[in-house]
Amino acid sequence: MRIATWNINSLRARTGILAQLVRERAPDVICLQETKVEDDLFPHGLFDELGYAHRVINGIRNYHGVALVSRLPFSDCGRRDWCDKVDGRHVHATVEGVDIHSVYVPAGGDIPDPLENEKFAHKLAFMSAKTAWWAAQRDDGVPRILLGDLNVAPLETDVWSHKQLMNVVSHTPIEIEHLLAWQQAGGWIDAVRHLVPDDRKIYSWWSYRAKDWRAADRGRRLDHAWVTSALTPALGGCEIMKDARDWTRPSDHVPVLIDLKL
DNA sequence: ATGGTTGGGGTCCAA
Repeated sequence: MRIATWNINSLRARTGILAQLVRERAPDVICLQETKVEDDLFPHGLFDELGYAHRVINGIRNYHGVALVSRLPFSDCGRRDWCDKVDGRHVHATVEGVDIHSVYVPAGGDIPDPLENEKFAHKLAFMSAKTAWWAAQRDDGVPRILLGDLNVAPLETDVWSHKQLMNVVSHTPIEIEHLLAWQQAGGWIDAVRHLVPDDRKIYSWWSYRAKDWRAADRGRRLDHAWVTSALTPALGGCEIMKDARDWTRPSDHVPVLIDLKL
């Protein structure tokens, strides 16, 4: 089973390159973040045409929004809200016995101080809530995979410059502490780093604001796939589709793909 | 230190 995760930065603005992902990689399951479309306006027809008949969506007007679409049927699915907000950040479905989650962590604003910046406080609270929720499910033996835009680049090799980004939201010590606490509490294994050595720089996001994103290569690895230990032996491969950053009207994030040998 | 770009919905906010 091939699973893709992609912060698509508006589903309706990217129908062409969504079809391109399907043509080029044919994922069985696609987890999307930043769909920017409320549920009543969700483009169901597009996914019917592409062959993704099974869908669970959690979208709001204007911002955020997540979806999980599949060619294979669900045996269960649902959506969850966090931190007393209805802001479209989590959907899940069980496919081929695997519990799959599409998650969008709050970006956190510009100032990395929870006292000065409410958005940063929300980001930390969101990760703490996830930590507690998954700690309760740790060691239940369920094959589980969590994918999405987690908006944190934890390793030094997940950013173009560790020194220059240490005080920049997405790579601050407090965010990394929260992310790793969440990962450890749930018994999660970073699937991409399980397959790619830690000393190799890998990014999934490049800002729109660079004149030449490829030449500057000031990227960050914000998009992740984590698995529980029951799934580690099934990890067959991964790909970060860097070339997608040059597709027509690209998202600033590229798809991350995981292959599971079930 | 600053400003750079994108999308959505409506002339500003979130990323």
